[in-house]
Amino acid sequence: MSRIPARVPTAPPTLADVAELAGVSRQTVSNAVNNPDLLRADTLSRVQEAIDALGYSPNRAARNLRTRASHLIGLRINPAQEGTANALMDRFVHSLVESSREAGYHVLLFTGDHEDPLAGYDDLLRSTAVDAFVITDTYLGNPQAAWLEQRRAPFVAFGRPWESPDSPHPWVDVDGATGSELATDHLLDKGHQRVAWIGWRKDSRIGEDRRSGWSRALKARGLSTTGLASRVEDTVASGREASAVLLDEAQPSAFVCASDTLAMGVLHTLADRGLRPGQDISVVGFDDSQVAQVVPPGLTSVRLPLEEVAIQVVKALEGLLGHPPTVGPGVLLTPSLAVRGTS
Amino acid sequence: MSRIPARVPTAPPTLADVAELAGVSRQTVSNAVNNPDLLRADTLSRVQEAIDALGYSPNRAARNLRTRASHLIGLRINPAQEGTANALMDRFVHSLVESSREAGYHVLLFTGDHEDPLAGYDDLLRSTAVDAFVITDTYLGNPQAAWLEQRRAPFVAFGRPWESPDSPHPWVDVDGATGSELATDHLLDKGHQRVAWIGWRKDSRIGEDRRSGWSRALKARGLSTTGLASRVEDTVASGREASAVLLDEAQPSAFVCASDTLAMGVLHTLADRGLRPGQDISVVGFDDSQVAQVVPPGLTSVRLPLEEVAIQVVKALEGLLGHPPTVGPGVLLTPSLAVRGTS
DNA sequence: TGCTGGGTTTGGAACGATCCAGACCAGCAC
DNA sequence: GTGCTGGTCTGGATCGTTCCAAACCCAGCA
Repeated sequence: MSRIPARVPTAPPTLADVAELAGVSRQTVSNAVNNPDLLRADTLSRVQEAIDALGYSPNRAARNLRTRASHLIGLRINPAQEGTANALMDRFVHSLVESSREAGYHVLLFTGDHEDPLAGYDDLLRSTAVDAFVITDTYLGNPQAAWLEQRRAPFVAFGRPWESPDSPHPWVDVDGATGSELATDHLLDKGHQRVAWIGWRKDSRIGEDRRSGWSRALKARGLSTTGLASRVEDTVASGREASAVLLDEAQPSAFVCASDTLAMGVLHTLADRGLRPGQDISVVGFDDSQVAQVVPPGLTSVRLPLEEVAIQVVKALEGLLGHPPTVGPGVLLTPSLAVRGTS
Repeated sequence: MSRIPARVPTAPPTLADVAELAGVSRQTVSNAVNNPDLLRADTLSRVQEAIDALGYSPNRAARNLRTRASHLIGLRINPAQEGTANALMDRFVHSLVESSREAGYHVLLFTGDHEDPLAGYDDLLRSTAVDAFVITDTYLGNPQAAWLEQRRAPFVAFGRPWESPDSPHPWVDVDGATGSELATDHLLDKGHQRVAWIGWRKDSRIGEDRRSGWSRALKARGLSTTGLASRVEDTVASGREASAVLLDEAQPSAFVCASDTLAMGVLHTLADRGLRPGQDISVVGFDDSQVAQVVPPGLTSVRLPLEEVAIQVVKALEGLLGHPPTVGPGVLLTPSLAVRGTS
């Protein structure tokens, strides 16, 4: 009995179609695709020809059902924050998709709200829609991490488990302290003596980490940090106000900021006062967002190696989903400094 | 025979588990999930209880296999372009994911390169990994659209089929001409008489569309466009050069640009010459990127209703994937103007 | 009482792949 | 010739769901 061609334009060929054309069993075709070295050379090439002739690709749903895997990785994206410069997800997501593809995975997006960080995860997990998750917003005190760990769901975090350092899950992060140290050293090398810091509120572990690099750099040269630091919300307005206050009270000649958003706030203040960024006052941001790249005269910024982060994340995922699962230690990558006109 | 609890932490419950607990057949549980109105009220509630008790969610792979659908929508993302302000994808992607979820779909990302715009589509289609695509870069002369149409693959385009206006596929787009007309009128209302245009090269249909709004606005007030337009690459450097030339040769008091990237180029020129944006010279961009929102003193920009675009795209998808498939006409949405400091 | 018909419920088959155990078939040693 | 081995290949069972046709149940009516 031959397959009846359906009315649909092209009913995709199945394993059985290929098998019939090549004159072998279904299983042999399956092996040709998944374990080619099990076949005799001539059989393999015959099957390959049939595959090519029919344009066969294994049906994902059937394969997923049988192997109890979806070859999908879930990534929750947050609403784009208006009025900030935090577009680094774009770069990271692209790299993640790219690395995942090379490892045979696709990335599935879902959304969540800040109120219920767990929304979405549960559903995807129970319906076996994804094999694993990549979680990115560990700064929220990552309830997801704890929850996923408890559910024994495989996941990799972009961001250290700040709250529970010996948490067993794999993670990849960028060394923020070294980043701001790079930035501060760069300014000190240029001859600046009074380098101010504008960072996030004290309850942000990432913020405190980045801040520590700034103070480390100053102290290494015997300079004081007193009165030169400000901790605010991550908004342009906050950066603007904080820099205005610092300029009045501490007379810094340069600013290092915990984000490009804050750095843009500084540029606002400079514009308000007719000060020229890079000439009168230097500014360094953090994240190397598109904003940093295009704003006049170019915002010097700490650049995160997001491509490498994605590669390491996928590597950790492969370990996690491998047989047997293996979990390596956390990976800490080093950022670089993109020097532009403001410094 | 009861299911042997596996060693895996939580083998997800199946339809059969629920059926056994509720004392009904598998099919009845299936109906409870998919066609609740077929069941008698008391049966339904009994099944519901069992579902809740076990925390049952239908296995996606099995459902996909049987229904020949994946409930996934493919979206190809391009590498983030460094040095431009084109981050509008962030906003669009988020809205798309959100709208899709409400319609019961998830978004699957894949990458492609500019050389081979079709790479990726074929594979996903043949392996029935996605039900449909959303294509976004119709400005490339959309070979994907033609190819997908020929393969009879369902897809919706964000962007008009410029090259083949009576192409039968559904599309959603934003009226660029109206956008730049809004921008130009805004400047004319402010008293500007010489409003220059910096747009893309003539072979860009989108660029010409946006440009037409500018010239329409000028002509409506009896103003000449001669010598006031420049067409260049979409880079900051090009915008910078073009604005410098225009300032020297045509003495405009305001610029309307086809993108925020170009507008940032204008801001560079103004900074070079010590001119204050918004006071000495006005500038309006296009896309309302994050850059526009945070750059001092705030870049006035044409804002695309991306949330609404996403909603309409998903609506069109639902029609396409419905039984029977229905395809509505193209949808053209109207942008708005986000007024900030530069105008 | 028996038949009809609509509302409910059911069991078997199917979707298309992979797992598993066994069959087949040289080649080789005894 | 028999038995064993290892490399190839095969057929049946299975993953968890939905489709399909048929069975069931009970009220209504002749």
